[in-house]
Amino acid sequence: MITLKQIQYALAVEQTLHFKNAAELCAVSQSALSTALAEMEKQLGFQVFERDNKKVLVTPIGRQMLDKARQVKLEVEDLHRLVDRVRAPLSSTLSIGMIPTVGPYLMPLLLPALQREYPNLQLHMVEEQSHDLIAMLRNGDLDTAILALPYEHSGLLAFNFWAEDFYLVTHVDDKLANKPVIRAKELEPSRLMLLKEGHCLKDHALAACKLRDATTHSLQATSLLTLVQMAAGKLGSTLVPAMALDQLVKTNPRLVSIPLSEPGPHRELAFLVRPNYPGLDDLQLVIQLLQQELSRQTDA
Amino acid sequence: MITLKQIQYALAVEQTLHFKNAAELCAVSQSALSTALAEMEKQLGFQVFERDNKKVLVTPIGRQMLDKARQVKLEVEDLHRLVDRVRAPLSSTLSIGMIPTVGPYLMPLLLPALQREYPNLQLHMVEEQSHDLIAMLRNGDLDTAILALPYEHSGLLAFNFWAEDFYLVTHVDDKLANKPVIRAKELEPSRLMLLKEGHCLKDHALAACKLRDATTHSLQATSLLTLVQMAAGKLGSTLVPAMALDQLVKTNPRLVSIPLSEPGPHRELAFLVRPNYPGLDDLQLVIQLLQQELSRQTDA
DNA sequence: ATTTATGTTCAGTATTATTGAACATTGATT
DNA sequence: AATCAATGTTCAATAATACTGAACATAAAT
Repeated sequence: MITLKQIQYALAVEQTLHFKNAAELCAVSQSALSTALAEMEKQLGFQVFERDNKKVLVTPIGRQMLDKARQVKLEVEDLHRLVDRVRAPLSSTLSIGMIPTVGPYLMPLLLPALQREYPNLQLHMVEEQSHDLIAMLRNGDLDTAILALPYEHSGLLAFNFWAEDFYLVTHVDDKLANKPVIRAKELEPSRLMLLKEGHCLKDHALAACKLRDATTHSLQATSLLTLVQMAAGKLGSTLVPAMALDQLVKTNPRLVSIPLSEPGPHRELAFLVRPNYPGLDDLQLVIQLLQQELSRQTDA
Repeated sequence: MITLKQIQYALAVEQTLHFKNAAELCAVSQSALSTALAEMEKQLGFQVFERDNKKVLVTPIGRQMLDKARQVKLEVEDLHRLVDRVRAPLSSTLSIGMIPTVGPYLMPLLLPALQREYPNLQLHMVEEQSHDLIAMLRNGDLDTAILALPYEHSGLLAFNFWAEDFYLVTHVDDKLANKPVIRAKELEPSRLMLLKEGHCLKDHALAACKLRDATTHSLQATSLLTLVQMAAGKLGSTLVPAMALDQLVKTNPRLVSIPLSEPGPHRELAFLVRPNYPGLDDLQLVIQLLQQELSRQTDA
């Protein structure tokens, strides 16, 4: 197999038609270049250059070979340009997974910020439940995923970046609606509506209230939005994480949110990654950016 | 600068997603491949593969790099295919020069034969006087040239391939027309028409007849065809090399050709080449082919 | 005849690539 | 929990390759 070095040397000779100058161009001794080209021609099976002490000519056959060799060199230069471009932080592709109780509230923060800071970044976003996200992560289908902890994630690294508490969301006409805070034992479990099985938010909510599943409302919704709409319809109350309040509750005058006064934080958000994931530096940048955006939102 | 070996190894891992199998594919030890790729990644400045003991993943950034690397590899394979094709004898380009008193008579023989035997050959034909041909040859503008010897050609190799004699061509009404052969001293120099200065045929004709330039007809034609047409018009006679008789004389009933009975051969045709010309083997093939064609014509 | 410019060859050295063995790690099996 | 099997990494020794500088060969120019 021909080497790029041989090609480089040959093209230098083609350009200069002079072994000594070509060698200088390649920053090697003239004898090194001479030997390398002799070896190359031996491998090729024909002479690329016809040379004597006074002149260097490109053979007709050598012309064809050099034309192709130049194409090879251009491709290699392309490759190096690509490498340079792609080596910048977050300049390639990033696949992020999120659980559904986080996606709709973080994406509007994260997407514009990333686009602004790293315009070359190609983002892939996926919304799945914790279990599926972890499988995809282990399988290499995702670079990282945002989950709510605690959640079994052995073999993966967790970078906690945010902690938040739950709020009881209920109709303004609810008898609890005027309380400044609310304790778990003040809740009527049978009126408490939670997400269906598989959503970690349900488990975290139950844990925060020290309740067992069987005691709560039998409704099994698939999104916080559904739950909140039910509450607005006076069908019960529900628990909502802080980051969702703005979108789900503040816009609806028939609803109130009351801090759940139980030891917290009620859930911790973390980026999970494979321990060998090579883009940890990039991930740190993403985390930093997301924390900034979250803080700004909370301040406002 | 990345090497083709690194690219080869990386593409093998991309294909197999398995270092051991990839190493086998490349016919090296697994550790060699591992080290080479580690070094490559160090040079690139990022990881192309994310790996642990159980799986190998291509990083997003690595995917882009490998896509480009594959393009490089394809170009290199193209190059090798070209080399294979072009290594066959006479499969590239050949530039041949000829003197004008040879071109019109050898080309119709040589061209079809070369096209038939070496259909991939790209032929470039040039018709110039000896002096110019030799300059072009020395300058590398021609691969070889057909000249009539003797002619000064120091520093160049000559491959004689044909010898021939001159014939007196004159009108059938000429008083010499019925002679079976003719001696130089029987010629009337003042009626002898020759080519203009610079054509070696003139010098060879004068030499064969042991004449000096000044004694001959003052006409200075630029082609044998002109001379022969003049003879057909009874304006004089001329000397024509054997290979031209068929085309110039046999077709005209008003002309006769009479062997010049002087010690010969009157001119020798030879291929000239630079001593370093790398296609000497090819040239031998051309010479062989041309001799075959010439013999066949002479026999017929 | 000498000088100058050029490509080649060669011996010695430096660099790089490769190997095989010893490790380290992890998932599966017992 | 202990063992095994599979895998990628590291390391020391070796092999292969590339490079240098000097000597050489050649030919044109002075």
